[in-house]
Amino acid sequence: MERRPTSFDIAALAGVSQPTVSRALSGNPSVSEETRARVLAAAEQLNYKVDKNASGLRRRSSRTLALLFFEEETPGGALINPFYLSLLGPMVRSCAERGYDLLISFQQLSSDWHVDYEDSHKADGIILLGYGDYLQYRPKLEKLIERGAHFVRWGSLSDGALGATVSCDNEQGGFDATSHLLQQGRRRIAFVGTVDPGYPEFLDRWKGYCRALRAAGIEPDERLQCDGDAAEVAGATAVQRLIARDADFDAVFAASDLAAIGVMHALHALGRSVPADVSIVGFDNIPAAGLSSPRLTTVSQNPRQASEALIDAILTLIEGGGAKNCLLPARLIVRESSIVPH
Amino acid sequence: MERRPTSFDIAALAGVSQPTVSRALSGNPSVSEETRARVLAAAEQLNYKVDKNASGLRRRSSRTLALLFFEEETPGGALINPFYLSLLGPMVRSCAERGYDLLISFQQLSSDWHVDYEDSHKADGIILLGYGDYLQYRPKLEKLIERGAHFVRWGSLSDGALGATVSCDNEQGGFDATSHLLQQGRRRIAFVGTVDPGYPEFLDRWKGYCRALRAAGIEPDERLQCDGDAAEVAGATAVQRLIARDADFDAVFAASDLAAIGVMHALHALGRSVPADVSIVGFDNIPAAGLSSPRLTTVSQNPRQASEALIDAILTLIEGGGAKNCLLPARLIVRESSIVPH
DNA sequence: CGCAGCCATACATACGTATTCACATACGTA
DNA sequence: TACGTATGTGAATACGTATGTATGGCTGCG
Repeated sequence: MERRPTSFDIAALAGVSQPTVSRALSGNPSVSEETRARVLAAAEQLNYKVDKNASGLRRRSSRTLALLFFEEETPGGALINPFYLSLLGPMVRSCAERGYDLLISFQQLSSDWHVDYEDSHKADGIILLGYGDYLQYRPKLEKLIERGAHFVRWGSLSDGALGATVSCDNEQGGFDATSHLLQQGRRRIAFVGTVDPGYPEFLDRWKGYCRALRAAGIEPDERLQCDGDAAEVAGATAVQRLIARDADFDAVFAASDLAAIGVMHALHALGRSVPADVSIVGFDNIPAAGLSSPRLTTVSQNPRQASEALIDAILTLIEGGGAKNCLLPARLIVRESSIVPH
Repeated sequence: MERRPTSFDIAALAGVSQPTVSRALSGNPSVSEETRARVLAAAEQLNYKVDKNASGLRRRSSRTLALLFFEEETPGGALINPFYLSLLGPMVRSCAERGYDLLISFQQLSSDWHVDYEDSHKADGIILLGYGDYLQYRPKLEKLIERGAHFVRWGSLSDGALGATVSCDNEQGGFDATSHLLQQGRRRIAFVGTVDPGYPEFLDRWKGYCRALRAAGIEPDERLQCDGDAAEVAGATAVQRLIARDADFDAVFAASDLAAIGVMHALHALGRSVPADVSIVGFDNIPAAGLSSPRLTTVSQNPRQASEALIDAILTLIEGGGAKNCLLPARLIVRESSIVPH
């Protein structure tokens, strides 16, 4: 039950002063190699670890980043967006490589988090992963900026891009997905996903869809456009609506994998075969996409790349560098659900 | 760019001394209500937030918990176990409710993390979520205990239960899953999953499987037992092996959902129908289980309950209470993959 | 030989809070 | 009036580190 050792204990054991211990451990070049070795040995021997609180207090930084998920009000506590979840692993690793710790937190859109983390020196910067209506949380971003907080967010660049933003090229992804379906000979391609400006990422995917169609000489047909969110039921609803409209579709580009899987289930129940009768492409490459049958063709936002970009951006910001936005490529992953059999 | 306010600034504004500010904000009863109100108003006005570093340094605690995933060595950085991922949301919420922050970290089994978090006062306690061979990380737990670290782990209780352990009743889950298959009239039930003692949770599920069979007067058949890990390919491999052995099975209890989904794919490729020809039950209730077709019957470990139990346990430990183990119930979720059509 | 210049280390201090102790005031009792 | 007690606040200090400044020993050059 003895007290944890401090830098003074190490100093005494190594026969130097406390400041020298601090310098030796932090790699300060003004300490000789021979002394440094002695200090390191002493630290090792006593199981010494720098006290992060004291260190942070002195340096006025915590070498910690806060990862903040925020979401619309939900009663039971909703699931985290699968893409954000896939960001988690790479993010933790990126942080660790750079000597930062990662704090994670959830916030309701309505709550008053603002810059608490930074104000309390609990974190040096914030990474925001928000879902839900962008228009609703936009005011929060404005407040962050006003208070001079260091933050980076994942989101769309085409919505005014408040604060440093890292984004995936959703428009290109939508274009590639649709082009792929066209290459498969499909002509009546439905779009499932909202075009609500509160969800600019979906809107971008839709724009890419339209561009691809027009590039092939096809004018987007309103009857093939089905509003819906990113849930599985949105897919089922969309199929019902398409059938009710007698829309005559031979492919579906769903702006989310969950919706795409919902579409597949609904078509299966109706006895229409995927991909023989209808080709499907999703978006996000969630784990379930690789496990569905048929396996889902989808557009992948590379989680490792995304994590790196977010961490790079926030660290640049913390070090006083300018905030530059970043647009990452989306990649089409062709699996079974879209391939028309000969 | 002005400096952040300190408790001295608040003190000056409220016309009291710094210690009074500290007392007022921490709810110390020795400060009068009238003074407290003045202090709170001043703090509000200046956007004051207690500096966590200074506070932590003084109190020698951080009001932070570390969530530590550790895993076998993998080259690219493997995915996090889906069940652990589902724990994340509820865990963050539980922490927040109790006024704690949550730090997350990954560690390779080989790395030397020990009690770094606690030694450096970065966290007051550690929650360990480990996967991979238990025998490999057991020595790490011993070292933690030896160093007097506060930690709780998720794992099996039937393996010696080193340290405070929260667990799901895997044996009962295996029993329920198998009983359900027996109720469906199945008699030749295969088991997919390892019985390696390094994976005691799988072993427990297998024991439950055996108990259910024997309760129905059936002696477990070795030819129906297929070793394999929790990956999707393990399911495919198992099916191949069963066929090669001519094992004549009409149901599969897979000790993980991923393996169960692998089994379904393999059977589908062989033209055998699920659930008409073969009934399937998985374990874990990962998101993809509810999305497969047919939707997978599985055994669920309640993530919210598990999170609460883990947080309760670690906080009890931190407050000096004794460490008691905790066994949570598993619940069978009946979906489509197991139901024999009439 | 003396002085400028450099290197390695020590001294002193500040970071912002929480807590121990002392103190002043007000009140009730003898 | 004198005294004990309860109550609310202030003064002083410690937590463990990082860093600006000072110091001592050394080399090299005139």
